Amino acid sequence: MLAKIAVSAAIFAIDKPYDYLIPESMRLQPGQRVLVPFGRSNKQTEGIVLAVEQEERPGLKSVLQALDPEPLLDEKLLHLAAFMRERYFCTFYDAVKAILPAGVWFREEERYRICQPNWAEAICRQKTALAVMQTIEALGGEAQAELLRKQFEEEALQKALRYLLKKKLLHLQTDRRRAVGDKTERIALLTVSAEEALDFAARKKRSAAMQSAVMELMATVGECSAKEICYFTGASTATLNALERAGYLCFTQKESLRISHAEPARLDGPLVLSPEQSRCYEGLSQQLQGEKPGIALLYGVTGSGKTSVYIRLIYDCLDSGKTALLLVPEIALTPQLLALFAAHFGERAAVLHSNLRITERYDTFKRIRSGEAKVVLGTRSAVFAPLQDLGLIIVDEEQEHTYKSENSPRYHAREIAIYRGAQANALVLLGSATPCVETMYRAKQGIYQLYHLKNRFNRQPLPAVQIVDMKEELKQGNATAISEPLLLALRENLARGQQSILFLNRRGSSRMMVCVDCGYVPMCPGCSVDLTYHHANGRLMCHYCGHSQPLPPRCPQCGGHLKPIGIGTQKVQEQLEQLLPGVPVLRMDADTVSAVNTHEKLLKRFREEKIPILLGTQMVTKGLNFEAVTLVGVLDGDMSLYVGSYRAAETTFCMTTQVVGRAGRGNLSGRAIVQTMTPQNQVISLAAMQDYDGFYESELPLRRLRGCPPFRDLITLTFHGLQEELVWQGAQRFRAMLDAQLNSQHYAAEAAQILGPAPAQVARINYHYRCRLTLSCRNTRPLRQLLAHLMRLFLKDKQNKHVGLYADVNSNE
DNA sequence: AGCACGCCGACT
DNA sequence: GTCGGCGTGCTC
Repeated sequence: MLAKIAVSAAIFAIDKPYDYLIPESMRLQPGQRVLVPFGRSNKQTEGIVLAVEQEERPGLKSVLQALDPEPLLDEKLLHLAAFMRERYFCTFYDAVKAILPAGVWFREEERYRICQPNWAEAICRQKTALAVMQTIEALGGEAQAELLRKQFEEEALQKALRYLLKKKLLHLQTDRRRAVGDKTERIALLTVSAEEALDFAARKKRSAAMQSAVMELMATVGECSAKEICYFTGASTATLNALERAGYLCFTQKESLRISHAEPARLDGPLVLSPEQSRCYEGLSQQLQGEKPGIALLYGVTGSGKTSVYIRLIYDCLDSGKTALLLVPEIALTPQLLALFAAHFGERAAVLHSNLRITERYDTFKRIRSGEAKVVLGTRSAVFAPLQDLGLIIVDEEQEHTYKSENSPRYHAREIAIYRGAQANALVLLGSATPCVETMYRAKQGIYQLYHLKNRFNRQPLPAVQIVDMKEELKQGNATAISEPLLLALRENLARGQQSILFLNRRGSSRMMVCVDCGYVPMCPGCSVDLTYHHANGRLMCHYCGHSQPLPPRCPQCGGHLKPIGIGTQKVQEQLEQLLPGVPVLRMDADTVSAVNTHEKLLKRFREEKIPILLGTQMVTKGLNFEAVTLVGVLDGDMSLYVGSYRAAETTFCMTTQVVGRAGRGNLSGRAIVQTMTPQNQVISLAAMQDYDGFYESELPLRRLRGCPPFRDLITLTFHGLQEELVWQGAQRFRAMLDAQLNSQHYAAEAAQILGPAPAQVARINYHYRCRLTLSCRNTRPLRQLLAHLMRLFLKDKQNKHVGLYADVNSNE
């Protein structure tokens, strides 16, 4: 018997299934993790069994040990891992790691033991080695590697340890333990009949009151956790042990799961759908019950009540005995959905997102795998939730960029959802007010079923939007971030006692500094980006590599004054105080949102204390449903237009539409004001008019022209390394190889076009130079195979030794 | 000779 | 990535 195994130590260049002999006494199933010897030194390496075959073959190494008592991944998830490997240019194990929660990983614990008593004479001229040995001896001849690491400098320690191991003075032993242990609970079982137990309780009522009470309880429940018995009867563990010894009770261990619960929302009556919602729901429901449910797009303007449709569909799905998965872009932004979810599905629901502690994530994973949880709500990685019998996968706000993973494997949760949907014959429902162009294209092509919600649930018209030209404002002498029309509108809202939201298109509160005298801008020493000033700690920081330095008091070049460029939320707040004295403003950005002052708490304050103005960054754009908000102001509507991605226009359109949609969700109609430096820009005016169709019609031809999705896929190959020269040479060599292949007739169907090499969006990160080849092509299997093949060749070629390479499909950058 | 260091190449 | 093997060249 042999096992095909994906090995964790295998890098991309050598990744493939490796064959190992299964020892006679070992039972292995696909999906189980194992320990195998790998490489010349037979280093113990973790692997996962892909398949087990009857075949006998001599000369194979043997599996050392099974690490899991039963498979962690079923056949479907193993296939998904294979799909990801092929699709996202990663190793099998990278994919497996993405699928499994962090909690299942084993932590290695290295221990060094002195194995020669007269070691002192064997060491010559190695100061560190000597010191290491002395340290270990002082610890009783054995020491954890972690302890040594604290006491010695890493490089010198590694060298000394290598030397000492080679000299056979030290012995290395690696133990593996679960990083997160299973928390088990002692469960008591009655070993006698209930009558006998009651009889015992009656007899001992006087002589052993506690034992009597325990047996009385056990007679009624039969099985109970030790903790609960003690809680209800006041007995101690000693009492229970005595009963065990007497043969009346026995104990087993049972896993207890650690999961924090969301506060369920109060539901006022059954879910009522509008006629339009019902129409969409009926159609989707029918599709859900069908033979091949396929993929659907629920396209509904903001406030049209997509969530109600989701919930009804999930009920349908559960009723037919299947499970459901609902993905959202960001859990912190959807407290209302979370509460609603808990109210509707309670015990059957599980929530999965990256803010959970790993123990919780691991427990939730197990709860889902065991079939206890049948509905899962979560962010990107929840798309891997090990639900059996999937009937429905919903991807809400499917255009959001958070669904795309930024590191290997660089998957898109929407793609994974579609793959899993096809695998399980489940309905995949993409929902959005502003679908991404690819999705809408496929819906219009009839590849996805299109369902349209045209009206807002409350029948309010969409907000009236006014565009304000900030260049004009500046000419008129208004240098603040608040234009005259916006100020007027804010005043009107204040007078009416209604709330307003102001949105600054900026990440966090960070800003760049500039010298007002010479124009010098502090840059990161390791990356080709400007440093941003963080008010919270008064330092200049790089958000690519984490470099941080105190803000110099003067310009290091000319000694002039450093001032912030542009405007941050804090500055806007100051200006608002000047313009509207005494008006409370709630600021929400990276500085004011913290572990204590959570997003949720701030929003609660905004709602309950009726603070007139909420001022914030991107965080304020999503999912909020405030009845009293009737004015939304976008302070810098064009900021996101200037990111160099094929999706820049789409992102700007979606964001603006979303913010504007925050106004007038209740019984009052809303309005919005979008301030921009480029009022003639079509994307902004279309967003202002909430004209998705207009945007789609104008964007599609551009996409066709540029060879972007949906017509072609963009595969970016990023080359990186410390030596700029080598990185560029590598990219050029790769391009030459690729050119040679693509020019052959064989790849005519892919119509591939290569661009570059060009510097990456951020040309240097952490002292590593980065450049890019961009491939506009049809992303077919032969093409992916060609690319993977060339990448392997490239990474094995010693000419490219100091150059790293990875590929990304339709990257956000 | 004894050892460090760098390079090569294989990994079932 | 990681290790052993091997060549080179330095030092005792």
